[in-house]
Amino acid sequence: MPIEPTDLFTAISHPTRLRCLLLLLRFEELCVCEFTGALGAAQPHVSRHLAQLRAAQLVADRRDGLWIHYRVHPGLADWAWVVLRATAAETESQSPYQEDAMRVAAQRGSGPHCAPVIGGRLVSTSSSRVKP
Amino acid sequence: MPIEPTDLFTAISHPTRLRCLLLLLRFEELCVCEFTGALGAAQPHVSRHLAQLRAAQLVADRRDGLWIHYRVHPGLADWAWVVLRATAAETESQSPYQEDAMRVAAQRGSGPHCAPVIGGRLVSTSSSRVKP
DNA sequence: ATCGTATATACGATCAAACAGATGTATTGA
DNA sequence: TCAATACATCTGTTTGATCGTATATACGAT
Repeated sequence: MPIEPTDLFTAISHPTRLRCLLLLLRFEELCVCEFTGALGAAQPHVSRHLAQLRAAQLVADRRDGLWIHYRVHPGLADWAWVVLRATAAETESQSPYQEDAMRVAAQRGSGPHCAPVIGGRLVSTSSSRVKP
Repeated sequence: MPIEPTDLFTAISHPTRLRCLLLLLRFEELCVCEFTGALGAAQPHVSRHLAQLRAAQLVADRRDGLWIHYRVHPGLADWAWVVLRATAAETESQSPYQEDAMRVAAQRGSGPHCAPVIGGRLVSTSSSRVKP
């Protein structure tokens, strides 16, 4: 069943949800800790809003070990893509959207974003490699 | 000052406001009585939501005698037009949007939409002409 | 001035969204 | 098994949106 226009607009009418979705347009796939870092928000806050995006079928999630990666739902209707792309183009140089993207890039530049630290040492996993 | 993305999406996340705005994309200009007829809603209900669209700078109004005509705000940002046009294209054959437009067309086809009736007789005004 | 009409707004009640914080669940390495 | 980590969800509370109804305002005709 295709998404209702009012449901899409309700979903992206909240700053947290819009920022998350626009980040996904730029970065393809993100895990929750990257959202929290980029937005500077508490983990339950981000998780709750991601759950709403998931319920609205706007994003899909994939578990990979400890992490859960989110991406734009592959079955998203074309017109919804048009709406999101137009919004992304408008906001890419605006605050806070631009800074959100820069924080994600910065996190990724400095090693594995949210690698688990066990006993004070970084641990390698299937998806998160530690620099030698 | 340009419209904030979340403000646009909040505005069109409500069914009444979205239906009104999509009607304005089709019909250029409409007065309040045409909205109430098309949506089958009470006048204060429509008026309240039109006031919100006005406050968000999404529509502009023009008084003409007893009537107030609404249209899409001429200064609306380009990206917002893209969003609205994509939504209009998606919904033009869907319910209830299609029926809304048909009801407006039907009203217009059958004489002056909301001409004042005084003493049981139609009264002509500057903008509303009575058929001879 | 007064009436009738179109539209706007104020009032009061209700309902849903959002929040912070605490707790629960799944996964992995030891 | 246990401990640590990432994430989800629950709980209680508060805020804000929406509603129906009543009333106010603006305008034109009498």
